Amino acid sequence: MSWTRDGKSGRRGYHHGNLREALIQAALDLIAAKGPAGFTFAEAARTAGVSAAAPYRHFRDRDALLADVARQGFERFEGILSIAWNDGRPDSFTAFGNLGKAYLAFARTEPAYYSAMFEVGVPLEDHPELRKAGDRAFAIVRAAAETLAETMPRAKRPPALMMALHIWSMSHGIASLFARGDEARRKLPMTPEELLEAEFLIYLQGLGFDGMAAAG
Amino acid sequence: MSWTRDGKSGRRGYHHGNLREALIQAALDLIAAKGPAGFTFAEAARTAGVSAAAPYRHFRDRDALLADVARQGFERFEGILSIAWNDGRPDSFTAFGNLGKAYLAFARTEPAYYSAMFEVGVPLEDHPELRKAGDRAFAIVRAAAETLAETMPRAKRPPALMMALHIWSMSHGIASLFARGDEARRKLPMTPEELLEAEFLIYLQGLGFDGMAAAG
DNA sequence: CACTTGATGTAAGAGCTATTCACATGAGTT
DNA sequence: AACTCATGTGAATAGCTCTTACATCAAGTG
Repeated sequence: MSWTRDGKSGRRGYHHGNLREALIQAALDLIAAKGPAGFTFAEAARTAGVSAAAPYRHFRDRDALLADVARQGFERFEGILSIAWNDGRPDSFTAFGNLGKAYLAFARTEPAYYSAMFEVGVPLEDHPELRKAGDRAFAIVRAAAETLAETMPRAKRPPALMMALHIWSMSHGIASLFARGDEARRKLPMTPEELLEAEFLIYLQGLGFDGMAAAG
Repeated sequence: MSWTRDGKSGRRGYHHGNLREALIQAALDLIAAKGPAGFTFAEAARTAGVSAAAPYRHFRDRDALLADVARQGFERFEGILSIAWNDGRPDSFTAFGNLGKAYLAFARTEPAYYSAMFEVGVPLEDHPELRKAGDRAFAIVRAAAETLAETMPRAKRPPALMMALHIWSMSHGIASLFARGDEARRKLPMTPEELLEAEFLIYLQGLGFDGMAAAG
């Protein structure tokens, strides 16, 4: 990949050519390497091979770059959640579990995106596209919860929005406490994945789903 | 309150008298007012009325102050969790629910402590007392889970540690997504408290607890 | 082709911050 | 009174964010 330079050595001239993308990539690398707090605008510029002032041609300020990284993260997140849900196949109960696994897998394999999305406190009100991207990702979970809820007889059917919020917060809780990067903040008797799967099963059982029978 | 100065105006002389505590208080105020990223060592010093170099007599660096704030936070947290659990009274099922409410109440009423404890990424390995304080708080939840588990017949009894981890991560998930400070990151059809209580009930039901009958 | 224009880069600087060092102060102890 | 140690000061270094004035280049236009 070469967003920063052409095949040869050095800059392709005075202009970079693809600085915006290069800065986003640099931000991801830096966050991955040194944590969300270790990222600086200046170092991203240095990584991309431009002066410290150049990034301001592409992002209003440091937060705007982070917000864009987070937005991109939510878009990818939406994508992997959507694939995991797979329109409720093979059955909505199983697919629901896959959703949780995908959530955790994302936090684990893309810690830089996950940090930008949930940890770096970018104010949502200042970046409406960010909120929208987050809402679209959540919508996948919500649609899944609706489908699953409809497999229940109407009388016992739980509110789908509530289910979605529960699933999201369970996953987020486990991801942020136990599955950040590669260093476990606390020693566990089981993997975060097993922990989350068990939590899902217990929760769904509490709602009256009994696994195999709920296929649909 | 006057950790910083004596009753009158100005400093009580060349020496501050209680700078360490004043800095911790300043950190809490600043985090509460401007978010965890808005806190600076220099401004804490200014708030306390000393030069920017003075804090280094009490804390190795900026992180050490934050770690101390977080440690104090975990100690208070342990206290309120312990009070909420109240040795399992009036019955372990009810007391367990109170634990969750107390968790959320802490995140809500002490956002500065909560930020320092969970959001500001102070590396745990560099601050063993911090980890210990966190472990002690978690131990309350774990003991509660053990007591509650013992109300079940041995055959159906769930692993208490797993229960404790589930409860902790549920609470943390809801707290960090929906109950930060006074600004809700997402509009909800119910309060975070209600959301968490419902999640607890569903989860415990999934484990086979049926509320009233589980008193003990 | 020469000339303008707009996007994108640079250099320099103001105003922050973290951190360190040599030095000042003063409270408590002999 | 003299000593000493904990605690605070001032000044210096280095790095970061963000702004401003200016430089460069690509693309279009007469």
